[in-house]
Amino acid sequence: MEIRKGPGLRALPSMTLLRELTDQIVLDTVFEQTPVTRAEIAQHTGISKTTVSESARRLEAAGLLLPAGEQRGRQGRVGTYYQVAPTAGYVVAVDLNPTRIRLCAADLFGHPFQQSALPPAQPREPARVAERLRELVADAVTEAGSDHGRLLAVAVSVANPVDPATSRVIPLADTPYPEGLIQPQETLADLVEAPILVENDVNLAAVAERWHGAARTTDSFAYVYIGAGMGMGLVVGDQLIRGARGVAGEIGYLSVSSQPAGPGLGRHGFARAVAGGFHPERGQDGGQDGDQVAVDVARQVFDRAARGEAEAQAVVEREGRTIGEAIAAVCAVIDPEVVLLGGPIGLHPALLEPVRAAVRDLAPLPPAIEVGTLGDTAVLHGALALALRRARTDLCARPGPASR
Amino acid sequence: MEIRKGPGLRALPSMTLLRELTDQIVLDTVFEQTPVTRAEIAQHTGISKTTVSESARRLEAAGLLLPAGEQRGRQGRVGTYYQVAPTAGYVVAVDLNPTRIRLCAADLFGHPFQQSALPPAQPREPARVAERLRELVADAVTEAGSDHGRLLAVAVSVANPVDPATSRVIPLADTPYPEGLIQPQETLADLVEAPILVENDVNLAAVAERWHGAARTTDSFAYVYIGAGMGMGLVVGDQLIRGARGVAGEIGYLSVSSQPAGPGLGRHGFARAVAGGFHPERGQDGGQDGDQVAVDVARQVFDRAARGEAEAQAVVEREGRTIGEAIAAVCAVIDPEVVLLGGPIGLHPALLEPVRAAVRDLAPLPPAIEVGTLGDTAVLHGALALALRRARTDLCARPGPASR
DNA sequence: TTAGTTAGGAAGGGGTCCTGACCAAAGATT
DNA sequence: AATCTTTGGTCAGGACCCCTTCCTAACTAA
Repeated sequence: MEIRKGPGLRALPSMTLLRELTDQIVLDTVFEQTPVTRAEIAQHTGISKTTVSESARRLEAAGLLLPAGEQRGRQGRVGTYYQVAPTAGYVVAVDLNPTRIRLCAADLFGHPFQQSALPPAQPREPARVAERLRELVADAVTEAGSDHGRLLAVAVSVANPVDPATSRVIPLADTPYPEGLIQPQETLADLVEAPILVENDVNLAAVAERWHGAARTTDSFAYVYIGAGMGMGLVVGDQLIRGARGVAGEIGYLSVSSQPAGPGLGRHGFARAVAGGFHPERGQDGGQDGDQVAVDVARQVFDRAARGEAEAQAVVEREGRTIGEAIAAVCAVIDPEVVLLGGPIGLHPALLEPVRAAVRDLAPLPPAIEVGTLGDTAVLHGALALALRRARTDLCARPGPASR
Repeated sequence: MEIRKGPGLRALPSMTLLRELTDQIVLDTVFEQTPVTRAEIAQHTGISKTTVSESARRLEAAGLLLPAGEQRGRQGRVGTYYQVAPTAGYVVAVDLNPTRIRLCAADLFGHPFQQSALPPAQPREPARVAERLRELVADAVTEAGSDHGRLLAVAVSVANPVDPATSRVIPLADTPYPEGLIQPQETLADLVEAPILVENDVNLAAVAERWHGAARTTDSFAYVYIGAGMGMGLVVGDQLIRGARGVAGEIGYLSVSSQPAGPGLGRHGFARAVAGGFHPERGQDGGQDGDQVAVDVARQVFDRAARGEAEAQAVVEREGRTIGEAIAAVCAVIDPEVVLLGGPIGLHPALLEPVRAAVRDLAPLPPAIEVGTLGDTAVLHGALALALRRARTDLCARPGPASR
């Protein structure tokens, strides 16, 4: 998963460019296959043995690699295994959502060594939320101490769109959560040296499914989240599509047949259709505490349908078709190889077949439709993946603390 | 505009990589600012003077650069201007569409030096069309002779989707043009050495608008073509989005309010709505010769509306809204910075305001909506741009004929 | 005429990668 | 047990690329 670099930073040809490229490849190889000997790295990458050795020496001197035992059992000289040093650095991922704030610190392999959470601040004001965020991150950093090296990246997940140019959170006019009004980059700026990455939660869930989940084998898919709110994360050619202003994937605005667009009624066509389908009286204007209610109502409908109530079954059928329509629209626009369903409502098994049928019926070239496999940890995993990606690429560009 | 490289071809660090990078940057600079001296290149790129000189020497030896006069009028030593050699190579672009086959040969600056066209073969059979294509390309190559160096790339535009993995044309089941049944790569394989690029016509029109047209200043936009057929070209982060199976941008399948999706009726929702709006009796099943008719009918409606006929004005208004709905759907999915309208129908000025109003009303964050500026030459220009991009990047990787 | 300025080249240094030879040690073979 | 083969790692040498520094030629400005 690449996060596009700005075209401004065009790398000039130079010796250091070459060296960093080599180091990056060697380090990546060690990440991929741990532990590994120099000779294996050379064979796997195609780089000559001597160059690999040289690079490994640099990386060890920089504190990024460590010898890890001996390769025995085969003929010939005993090789020395290498691994990434446990003190090479660590990353922090934060999921900032209306229900709670969750944090996860992990080493560069993505193995978490620390997790914590806080319930939402009371009263729920932006300043309070910001304070809690600071608190949680500060605690994590002090607790990590220097056992894991230095902090290399922080990724924060938010429920709002994020401006891709500035990484600023875009407040939503219609559902102003206090969590959506704080700017993590400003909030944490004086607390951490590392780069602070901010990204939308559904996008991050998509990233997670790409790394560990159901989209491991494809580089072009859409992750459709349907819960109290809805959204979509889009990965095309292994790149996360964020849109010019960060609102790519706002599929709640799609028009669908049961909620056709009309003057003043068109906004949230799809979102209204889904919410209205489950709960005709409410629509989408539930407000903050209504969110859980929306999911609960949907669950009740699913339960009634499972018990055989014809009316509820019809609702499920219709909802599946509505979702299928939205997915078909997405397919007509960007043609993903796979579409994953996620979120408390989207994951419900009763929905899958109706959705598939509708997409089959409507999409030009229907994609595979599957369900996400990561559940509600997807967001945090995605933030972790984002931070990791950044940390790993930064490692070689700026040699570790040992070399300064 | 980048056409994504496969991740398999990961460049290994090496001296030649460095050299090729330098040469590419130098050559690109000469393309950008012709004529230019070595010193200017050095200053502009940040590469040292000696390195630039060395690179220029290589490129001149390879026949890619030529001295072009002297830099006078300022203090100091007289500099020698350099330009790209006229014999460095050339590219060929072909627009293969049901109306005619057009060809354009151009030097590496994109200046055409040869243009030709053939009317469609009669009878219109795939074998005949293929023969005409071969004929046209063969003529172009012989006529180009060696005045322009060797042929470096051929780009062929087709009205069908193209599989991004194999570059094969995907036949359309519902409108089987004979042009859509031939595979340019196979047809031309024994005729040309150069790589043969095949791409969808609307995608290429989008590429053209990015290079020379209305999208010069943005790297994320959608080009919506509405004529007899309809389609969309999508550029995100300066990359052309082709979709997993090449059918990204098939917006004819979008569901819109005036043509809601329903069992067996949902396919071509948007396409049907547009066609049906102008010509209620026909729908979209016009067949081959019906295409021009569809455009003519639309034109008549526009004319009647211009003369003040209320009914026709209402049709235009409704059509604009329908198109706006489709664009809003696109915005909800990928959030382009700009949306360009193109095609004989889409370009009509009477449509612009209704479309804008509808998008303003329906899209989450409405983009700028403009009209394409390249008219019906857009496709050929786009093919040219595609071929040029490929040719220019290949130039340095494989040194010119002089060095073999 | 003289001083300042500029494009290009030459020399030398530092760095990176590669090839091929070499070495030492472990397992395999006899 | 002795020898052979294999193998990871190092060493030496060479090719190549880029950079800094200095130099020169040629032009303009005064």
